[in-house]
Amino acid sequence: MPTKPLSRARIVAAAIDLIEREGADAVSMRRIAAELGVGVMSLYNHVPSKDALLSGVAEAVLSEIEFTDDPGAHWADRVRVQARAFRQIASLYPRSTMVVVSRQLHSAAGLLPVERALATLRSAGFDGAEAVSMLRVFIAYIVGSLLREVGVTPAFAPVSAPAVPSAGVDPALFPEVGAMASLLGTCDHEEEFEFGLEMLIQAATARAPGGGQTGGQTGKQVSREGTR
Amino acid sequence: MPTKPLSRARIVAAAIDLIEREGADAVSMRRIAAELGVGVMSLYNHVPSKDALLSGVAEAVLSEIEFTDDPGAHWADRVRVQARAFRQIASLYPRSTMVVVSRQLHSAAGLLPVERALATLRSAGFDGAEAVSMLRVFIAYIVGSLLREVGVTPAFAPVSAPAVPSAGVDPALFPEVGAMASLLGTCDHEEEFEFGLEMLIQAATARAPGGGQTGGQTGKQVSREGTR
DNA sequence: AGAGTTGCACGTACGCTGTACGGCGGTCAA
DNA sequence: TTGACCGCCGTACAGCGTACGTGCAACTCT
Repeated sequence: MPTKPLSRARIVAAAIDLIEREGADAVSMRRIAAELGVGVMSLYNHVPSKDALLSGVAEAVLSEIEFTDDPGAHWADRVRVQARAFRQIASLYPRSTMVVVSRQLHSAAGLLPVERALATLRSAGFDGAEAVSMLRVFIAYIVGSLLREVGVTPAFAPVSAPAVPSAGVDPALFPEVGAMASLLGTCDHEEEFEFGLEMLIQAATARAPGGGQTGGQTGKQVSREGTR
Repeated sequence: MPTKPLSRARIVAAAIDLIEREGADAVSMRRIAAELGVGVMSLYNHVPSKDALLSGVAEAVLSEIEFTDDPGAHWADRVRVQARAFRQIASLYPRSTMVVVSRQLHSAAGLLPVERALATLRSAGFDGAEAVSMLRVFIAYIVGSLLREVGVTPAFAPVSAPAVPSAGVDPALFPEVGAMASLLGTCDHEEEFEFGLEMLIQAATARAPGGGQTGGQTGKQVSREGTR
């Protein structure tokens, strides 16, 4: 038994490991092969292309989401749990998250979260169209948040990294940005994520058939047999 | 007058043009040079690296956002206008949007939208910390939405493209997904975007110092001091 | 047991990439 | 006129993804 027999799973694992250690740019077939101590072309016996390998990475990362869904809980709490589970992979595999997010994956790995989320939203009383739209909104928010956390945030980070947080921008041109430079420069990602999540849940609650009387637990959710 | 003198702007414009025509993967220094009818290395007299060029692309695209901000309008309407302006670039330069979104840019081009947005949120009565948090939420949602529209959506598109919209998934494993396959397969991006935008605005309204008497719904939800 | 088939690992090679380096021609100041 | 400069270019190098052919091991069938 000289070496393990080199399977697709082992290749994907090596790729994830390499991405996390040296970034997605460092990933090349030669590099991965060297990491595994095999020839470059041996990889192609298990993976049809580099693109497919990256899809495999996305799938593997995505499939590690832990869903401890409790169908008996209030739907809002179930949404919270699922959103956080989704976000948790970003902290486990920060650099791979970019790969996951910037990739259209056509596998069933991404379907299970959708299934759970739809069931949850349906249990809140939303009809099909509403549930789908709402799911899309939540996903958009989560993906956008992960993108920021991963560090590849789009528009407003320049204040933090390049320019000095507390200065560096012309206060005459950008008075607001200048005044809040310190706030813009720092960000508690978890707190920020929760903040937006609560906003969305609140908005969803207001749109739920139950209406806006959500003061307490309500406890009146129909919860009609979640699955099947 | 043989040819125009080849400036950074012309190079960036050619890059954008090429991205839109053939996708971001087709972009190479040689390709762009050929497009402009010059030698490859001539580009490096105006652009330090390919990475900087792509940053230039992001900056150029971002700077084309038209902000017709009316400080007299209701803040909610101003938020709507700004969010739509931001989204509009995705329809103008769909494929370049991926470049913009997946790139940390350190220029002032991305600062102006931030300035405008902060001013708007401040005018709604939010203090600095609230305005910044809320801005981040809106940006996360917008970025996530654009990512989906551009076609690189993350998790739940597989239903549409690969599997037949109205079938193809095992209804036993994924009953909800199966039942709503047709809904998941089609998406009116504009309508979807507006839907989430209204959700966020409603949630923001409920958190505004003015209180929640705007929409009529929402009712309680004191939302004391944002974070929990 | 021998023959045939299959599957995996590998080396080589091709066309592509980004870019460091040096040369070449034209314009302008002295 | 001469020298300096600047924009343009060709060459070269290391690295990329992967198409192709070869050889070795194990398994199946007669």
